[in-house]
Amino acid sequence: MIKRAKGVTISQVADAAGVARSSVSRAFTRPGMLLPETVERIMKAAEALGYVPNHTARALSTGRHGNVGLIVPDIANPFFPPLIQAAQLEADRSDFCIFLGNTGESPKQEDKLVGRFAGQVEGLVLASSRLSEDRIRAHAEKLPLVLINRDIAGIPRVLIDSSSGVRQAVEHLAKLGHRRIAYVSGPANSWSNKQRRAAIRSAATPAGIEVDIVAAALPSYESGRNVVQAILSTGATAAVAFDDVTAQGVLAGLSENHVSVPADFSLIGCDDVLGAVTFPALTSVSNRSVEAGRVAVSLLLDMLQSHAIRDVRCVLETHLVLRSTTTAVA
Amino acid sequence: MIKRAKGVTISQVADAAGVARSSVSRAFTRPGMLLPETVERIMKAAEALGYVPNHTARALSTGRHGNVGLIVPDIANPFFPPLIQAAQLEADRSDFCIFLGNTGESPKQEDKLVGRFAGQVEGLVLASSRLSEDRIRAHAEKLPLVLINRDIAGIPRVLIDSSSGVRQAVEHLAKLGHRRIAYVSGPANSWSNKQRRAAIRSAATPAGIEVDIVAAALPSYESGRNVVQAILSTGATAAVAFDDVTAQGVLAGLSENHVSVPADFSLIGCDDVLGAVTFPALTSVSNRSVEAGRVAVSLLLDMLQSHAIRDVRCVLETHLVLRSTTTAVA
DNA sequence: CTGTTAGCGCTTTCAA
DNA sequence: TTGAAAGCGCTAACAG
Repeated sequence: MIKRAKGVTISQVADAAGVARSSVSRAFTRPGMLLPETVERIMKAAEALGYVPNHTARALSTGRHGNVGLIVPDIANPFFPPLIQAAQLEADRSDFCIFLGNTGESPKQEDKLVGRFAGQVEGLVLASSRLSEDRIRAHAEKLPLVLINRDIAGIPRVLIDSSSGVRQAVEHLAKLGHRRIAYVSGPANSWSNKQRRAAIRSAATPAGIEVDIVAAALPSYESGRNVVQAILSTGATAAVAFDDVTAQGVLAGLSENHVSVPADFSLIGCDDVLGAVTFPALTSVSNRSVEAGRVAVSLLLDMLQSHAIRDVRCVLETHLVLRSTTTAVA
Repeated sequence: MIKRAKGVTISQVADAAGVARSSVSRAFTRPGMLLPETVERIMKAAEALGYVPNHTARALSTGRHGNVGLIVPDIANPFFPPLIQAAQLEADRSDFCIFLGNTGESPKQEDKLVGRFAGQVEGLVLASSRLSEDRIRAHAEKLPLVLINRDIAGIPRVLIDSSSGVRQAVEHLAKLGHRRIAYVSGPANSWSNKQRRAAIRSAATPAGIEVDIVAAALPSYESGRNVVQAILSTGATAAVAFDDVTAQGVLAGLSENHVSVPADFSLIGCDDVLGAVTFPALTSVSNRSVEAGRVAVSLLLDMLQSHAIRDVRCVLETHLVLRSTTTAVA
């Protein structure tokens, strides 16, 4: 059993300094309003007592609690940690704290989290939301919202435009002589997935390439490994995967099937989160998740400050990063 | 510009339902105290008005805000996401929210975060804290604290005991005929690092193995890659790395130096976070981070509930996971 | 079982 | 420049 000091309140400081409670409050929020010597006396007393302003009380009184929420589908997916980190850094710069939520790719859980967070945060960043547009709109009416990788008009959003990179990927494969490729798709509700699939299709036609869509339900290593048979049965000589993690699974599955990469099969990932750590090193579409996290939070804080909501649509371009998993067809 | 609904308060619901404010409060917190029909009437009114209890006001009044903090050194290190996820899941079960903090391996930042969180959370989990024992003790006086991978008497802690696994690793290498091995160490303030280093040393002597310590400042891919020269210059034929990420860097560095694994050199990681995704698949010491996260939060919630602090020391055992990066010396 | 009445700790008019 | 006083929205005795 341990005793824990009950918080020192503003009144105790006021008494100790021989001033009114309001003056103590002012000393901490708008010292300019007080005589420097008064401020100093108050601060001295506060210091001596170990006074720390009570965040909750302040929040109740002002309606501002200096927290923003960040909700992601899967922390364990290497796409998100850098984004989270950047978001946190940006929040920190304005003395905001971040509430992190993980939905496990479940829209239901996401809805629940948004509800749980609302009321404790001033605003929310939804990264790669799997919610329906309706739900997102509904939430946006209740509190300031910024979206990452979700394109909904009227709601501020930052989009990592993988089309540019994906297009380069397809052209690269075309140049290498591939004529039939597979796209290993991601989550159905993922905006990025739709975008990538569309980009592949639109780039493939002029390049004279056939595209087969192979569905991997979740963006995961296992998912990727499980669809290798399906990929091979399409007769494709190359594949682009929804993301690097899926691609890594595909890589493993191919190896298990004695298909060697890139000699027998070319593979390209997306998001470039694995760097050169796979073997062979994975060719991938670059990623801007750090900027995305930073910009999203910064946008959100702007909204909070200006009390207005502009229709921002911030697009971040990408490109193909060549490594060792692609080669010309035999 | 968008108008956002100002919150409906308990008073409005009370008026609408023709009861006192306290009854509304009771309907939400202890419905059992009220007549079922009263509760129903209140709920109906609340529903109609779209009433949602104000978390902040409740927190101010009760002193409990249903949040716990979790601070980790580096979200991007694959050791932590599963831990975070598990912690969040466990918190969720008791309707608690998690504040996540990332310190970037900096004690200073960690101290700052603890301060920022205190006052908004009821308790804190410090995972792999890089703080000095003094600082940790100081914080523990101010609010309920649970430690992960930090062994400080009197503060509840859950420890992943890698000694067992590391010992197996050394014995495994001994059996393969290795006589001189290197330990690629981790962060200086890391309890796990000290534990692993000690376990290696104590297991090596009876096995007739010499150990050289090679310091990698940070647990990262880059760090690992950078110390390969140092490792090779010790004349070791095998190495155990502080963690898998570091090991992966070492693997890359070895390959760049044309040292092939396991033919020319054997390598073992720790934490088993990379699964079989490296090439060759990394032999590693198993990891219990999911349990650690779950147990830590559960311990913390217990403390909050019982208002007492028992001297818990929960130890999770580990073992060696054999894959493909070790073999007998030539 | 339900209403009345104080607060929780801080901010913020309004006066002085 | 400072103090007094009225809340912010909710909970928790204490009566009845």
